[in-house]
Formats: sequence, structure tokens, C-alpha cells
Amino acid sequence: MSVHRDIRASNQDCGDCPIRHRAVCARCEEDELIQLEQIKYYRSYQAGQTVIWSGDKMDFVASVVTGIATLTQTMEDGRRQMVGLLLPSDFVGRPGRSAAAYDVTATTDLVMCCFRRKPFEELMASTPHIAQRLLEMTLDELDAAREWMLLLGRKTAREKIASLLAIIARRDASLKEPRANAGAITFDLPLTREEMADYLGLTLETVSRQMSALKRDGIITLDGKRQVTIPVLDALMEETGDDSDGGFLV
Amino acid sequence: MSVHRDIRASNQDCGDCPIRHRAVCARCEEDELIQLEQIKYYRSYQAGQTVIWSGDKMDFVASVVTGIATLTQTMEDGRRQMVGLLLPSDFVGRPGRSAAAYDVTATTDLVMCCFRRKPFEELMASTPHIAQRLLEMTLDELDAAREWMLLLGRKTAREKIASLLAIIARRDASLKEPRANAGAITFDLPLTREEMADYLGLTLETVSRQMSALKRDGIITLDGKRQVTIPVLDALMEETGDDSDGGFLV
DNA sequence: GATCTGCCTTGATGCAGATCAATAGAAGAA
DNA sequence: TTCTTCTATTGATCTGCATCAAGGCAGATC
Repeated sequence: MSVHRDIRASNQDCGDCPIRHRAVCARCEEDELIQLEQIKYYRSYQAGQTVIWSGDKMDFVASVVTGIATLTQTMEDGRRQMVGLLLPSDFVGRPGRSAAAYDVTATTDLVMCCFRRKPFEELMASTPHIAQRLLEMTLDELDAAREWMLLLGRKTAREKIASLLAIIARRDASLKEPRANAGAITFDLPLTREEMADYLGLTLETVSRQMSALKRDGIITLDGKRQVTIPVLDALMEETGDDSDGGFLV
Repeated sequence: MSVHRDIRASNQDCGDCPIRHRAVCARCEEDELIQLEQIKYYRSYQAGQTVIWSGDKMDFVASVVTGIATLTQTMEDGRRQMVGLLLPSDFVGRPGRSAAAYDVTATTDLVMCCFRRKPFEELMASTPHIAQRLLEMTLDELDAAREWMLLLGRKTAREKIASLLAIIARRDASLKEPRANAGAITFDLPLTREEMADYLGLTLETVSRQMSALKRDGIITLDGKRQVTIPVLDALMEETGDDSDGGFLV
């Protein structure tokens, strides 16, 4: 029984491996996998815990296995802006840099798969496709960041909220049942109103008001404070301000 | 006489080569250089010309040789947000994607060094350090995008303008005279008021008003509409809202 | 010269979202 | 139970920037 098969079986979707997972698994080569296995270890954090503060020494790179983490920047006077949302399989840390550039916080309970930085860098230098895979992932992050720049710079509060809900809804829908776009989508918000505000460049009061407004208008349904139902996804999409047929980049 | 030396001599700073330039030139290997030389060609654009529209087929990747280009996103109703500023040596295009994700526009007269996409991707697959170099560049872009997210989401109009001027001033200062931080810095704005507004998530009127305000307060001096002088860089930095000692990431 | 056009400035006014403030529910602790 | 704490909602008011509008200036064209 090969080590490779072993590992594939134990980590479905290779969720803890930043280099080969999902569609890329086919590229796996046994000996590289063993090397990655040798330098990896897991860390767990509780919801609300800070993984690392901006500027602190960061002697590892990591990928999210389960849970959600956030990247935020803080100004001297306390103004905060979230600049990234890390979902399972997303990568944190930068090869070649030993200090964290952002505050990394566990929003939910979080498990990360860490690689000590030095050996990871050495492995990357000797293993071409690690850099190639990281490049792909980084380009995706860059696209997401730029989409968020449009949101932050030009969208109204209502459009911002709708966009965030749409992103979470679509992600949840694709995870749960790839072919169920017809019916209503229900999910738990993984963010507090304040975290949503930090992500959207708003205040928590405005977030709350716009959530209420979307509820009043029948775009969403709230069950408690966190559980959201989208009766008709297209109706929500109408509110985001995005092109109706956007996102066909090949 | 090696081809390598030839090319280094003719393109100072390797400004037209996205993979090895500046400090990375040391990595150059002659045969790869020849291969890159074989698939590259130049394109020129006049100020104001559109290089490519979002969604259009883009059969090349490229790097800026001289001039400035911008990446912008436009919403259906015409709201525009600039999401990237491409300076000499910056890279455009995405390996593995054949459609442009943004409008690319020449802000000044522009020369780009282009590589047909297919051969470039093949070269990248067979030449590890191309992906590694592109990864570094993309990570830098991602950091810049995230810094801009903080600006768009949380900074005031005055802070936004000051931040933009500071970025341009520091870049110009470092290009012209690396060790002349003491005196005043003078440069020509490469952007119109409207382009500044698109970059900063403001209207052109607000940009104009804030420029006037900074002039009134002695932070900047205007000579004509475009030539800007920063008498005391630290005074401008004070207005950006950034940490006074920011940016020491190693 | 006159006129046009692109770019910029400045003023008057309006409004979206921030700010300040009060209240409420839910979960946990004493 | 009651108190505390955390999170969320909602109202009243304020303000920074957008919007609408009217020139101004410099370079191009005739």
C-alpha cells in the first residue's frame, strides 16, 4: 500500500495540503508527498482566538483545514479593515517573509495544517509544481481582492451586504449540493455584525439596518440572528450590483 | 560574446523581462533567456488608448517596459473602480486564462513586452524559476491590493489623496535619487483628477477639493494642474493615516 | 484673433452612512 | 432567580462626500 494512497484516504479532498488538492491531486508524486508529510503539523484555535498579530514573527506557512480565519489590518486610531477571508484549503503566510503582514484571527474554531517555513521554502525551491500551484492560488486571491476593491470603493451599503451574503450562499450551496440551485438556500453566518462591517467597510449599525431592510423586502429570511435563508438566489443577486452574467473567465 | 550579456546590455534593468529583472537578474541562464527572446514582441500604445477590454480574448501575457497602465472594473451603471496601477516591470495577464479580467488602459504612452500565451505557459512549465518569480511578483501585488482595501474601506478623502501622492512621490524619489530624502520632491502626476478618483473610490470633484485643501495647508505645492511638489515628505505622510513606521516586513 | 474641447476648480445643496444613544434578547455566572 | 456580558436592533442626529451646476484655463483648430 503506497503512502500516497494512505494519505489520500485519510485526508479527503487533501484539504490540508496547500499544493495539491481538489483537481490538482492528479499531479501528486509519492516522494514529494512524503517530504511534505514530514514537515507538517497541525494547530487548533478556538473561535475568537488570534492566530498571529501583524508584525509578529511567523516561522510557518499554513493552510486552513477546517473553520474560518480572517486577515485584518488596523490603523493607529483603531479603524479596522478585513482584507481576507480564509476558508478551508486557503493558504496563509508568504514564502520568503518571516513577519506576519496582517492580524490573523480564528472566526470559528479552526484547524490549520502548518509547515515550518524553512523546510517548506527548501522544498519549494526543489519542487517546481509547488510554486506553480501557489501561483495559481495567489492569482485567485488577487482576483478576489480586486473584486473586493470594487465593492469597497463603489458599492452601496445594501449592495455590499447582498454581495457578502451571495458569496457565502454560493459557497455553501456548492459545498452541500452542487446541483440544487432551484430551492432556497439556508446557512449560518460565520461572522458577527461587527466582522461583517469590518469586511465591508461599514459600521455594525449600518450592517444591521441593511440586514433588516433585506429581510423587510423579502430578499432574505432571518431565523435568530445568524441563520439566514435565501428564498430566491437570483433576487439576492439582483441586489449585488454585479453583472447578471459575470464571471466566465477561461 | 554571449547572448545573455548582449541582452543585459541592451535592456538595462531587464525592464522588459517579467521573470528576471532587478535583483533577480543573477538567476538568468542563457538558454532560457534565448527562449524568452524568441517568443517576445513589443507593443506600443498612446496615452488614453485601451489595451484590452474586460472579457476580451487575451492571447498574450506582458510586462510594462515604459509608461503606466491601469486595470479598472466597471459596473453596469458605469461606476468605475481602478484595481491596479501597472508601472514599468509590472506584469499583466494570467497564465492559464485566455480572457482579460479587467479593462487595461494606457494612462501615458506605453510600451509593453508581450509573450504569446501558449509558448509562455510551456516555457513556464519547463522552467521552474519563472513560476517562482511570478509568484513573488503576484504576492507583492496581493499585498498592494490589500493595502488599497484598507484605503478604500476606511480612509477619509484627505487620507486617500495623501496616500496616493505619497506612493507616487516615494516611487519617483527612489527612481531618481535613492539617497535624497531630505529635500523637496517634485513630480508630474501621471493621472487625471478623474483617474485619481477612480483609483481612490471618490468623485473627481472631491479629489480636486482635497488637492486644493492640501495646497492651502502647505502640505503640497501645485505648479499648473499636474506638477506637484512635496516640500516635506513627513508632513504628507502624517496625512495618510498610516503607521509612522510601517512596512518593515522581512 | 475666435471658438472649441478637455480638464480642472469652486459653490450650493442633498443624502447615505456615521455617530451617539437607548434598548432588548440570549447565554452564562453567581 | 438576578446580574452580567455579548451581540444585535432601532432611533435621532450629524457630517463627509456625492451630486448638480457654473465657470475658468490652456492647448488645439480654424
